[in-house]
Amino acid sequence: MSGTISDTDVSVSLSEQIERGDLLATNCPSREVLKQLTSRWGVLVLIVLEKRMHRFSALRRAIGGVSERMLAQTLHSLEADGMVARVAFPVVPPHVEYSLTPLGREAAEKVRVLADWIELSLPRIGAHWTAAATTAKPAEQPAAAR
Amino acid sequence: MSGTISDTDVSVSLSEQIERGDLLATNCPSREVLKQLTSRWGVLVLIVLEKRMHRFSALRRAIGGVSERMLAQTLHSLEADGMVARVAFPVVPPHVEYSLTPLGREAAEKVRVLADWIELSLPRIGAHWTAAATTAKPAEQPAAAR
DNA sequence: CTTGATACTAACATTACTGTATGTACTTAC
DNA sequence: GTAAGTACATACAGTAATGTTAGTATCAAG
Repeated sequence: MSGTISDTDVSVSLSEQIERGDLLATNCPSREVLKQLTSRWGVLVLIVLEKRMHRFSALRRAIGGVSERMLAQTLHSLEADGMVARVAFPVVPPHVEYSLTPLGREAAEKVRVLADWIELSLPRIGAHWTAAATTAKPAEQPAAAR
Repeated sequence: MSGTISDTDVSVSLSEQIERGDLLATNCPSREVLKQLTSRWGVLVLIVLEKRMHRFSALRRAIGGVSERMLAQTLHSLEADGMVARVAFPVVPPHVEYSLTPLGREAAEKVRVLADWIELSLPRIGAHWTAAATTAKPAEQPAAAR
């Protein structure tokens, strides 16, 4: 965990690297953001929420295979990053609505482009698997000839 | 146990979902691809290799914080997916060149757009951290009482 | 009155991921 | 002869991610 950014508010020379956000730098906060946006469920949440607002359970049903815990945790992270807005109505059976913030919508757009490309290119990508593995999981391949 | 594919969408057959690649389906191979492309080091490798071909050590130096093991593993996965091309010269000190395949170049482009956006938007995103939490994560919101 | 739905949280177990250390086989440089 | 560089593989260990189960409170439907 790198919490160096807010500990000392007096940003000095170190912030040069940090301000512009350099993913190639070891301890840049952008790595954290990237990790959350590209996390297993983060991507899917962004994509689903981009279409329209969803309630917790609806979101869970829309995304195949998420556990409640993971969904809640993912939503929390995205909320903390300002990507997701959470609105809870104080009604008797809990009613909470999740939607994207403007920031989140920008992120979702980028993420969806990648996801769309993957879905579209899956046949081409899968062609490489059949050479080595038949199922669905790319396995280790013998090293190239020496 | 939940998460069977059938409760995701009844109007589309299983094979149809898989063929076209449905990320929202639980057991779709596209999930695997997404995981590798958006893995911690996968993203960075794609971005660096998009610029030009790199040798193993050069790649390692370009990406801050990768261990040899992780880099090798990441390259292997990307190679198995047909994103990265590996060319080894049978010379005395090992000489191996890694570059992107056409497929990999397409993927790298999408990934870089996301990465660029993050780097650019980092200040805006970071603003949310300082507001709620001093460290990085906890977003305790007194959402709705009762 | 029991079940199910809602939106979670906490504790615990398990799995996946990532890093460290070490070794290989050979060469160049000191 | 010792050290360093190249491009990895393997074994082991630690950390992080994820899943499972249980539980909260309330109300509607059966």
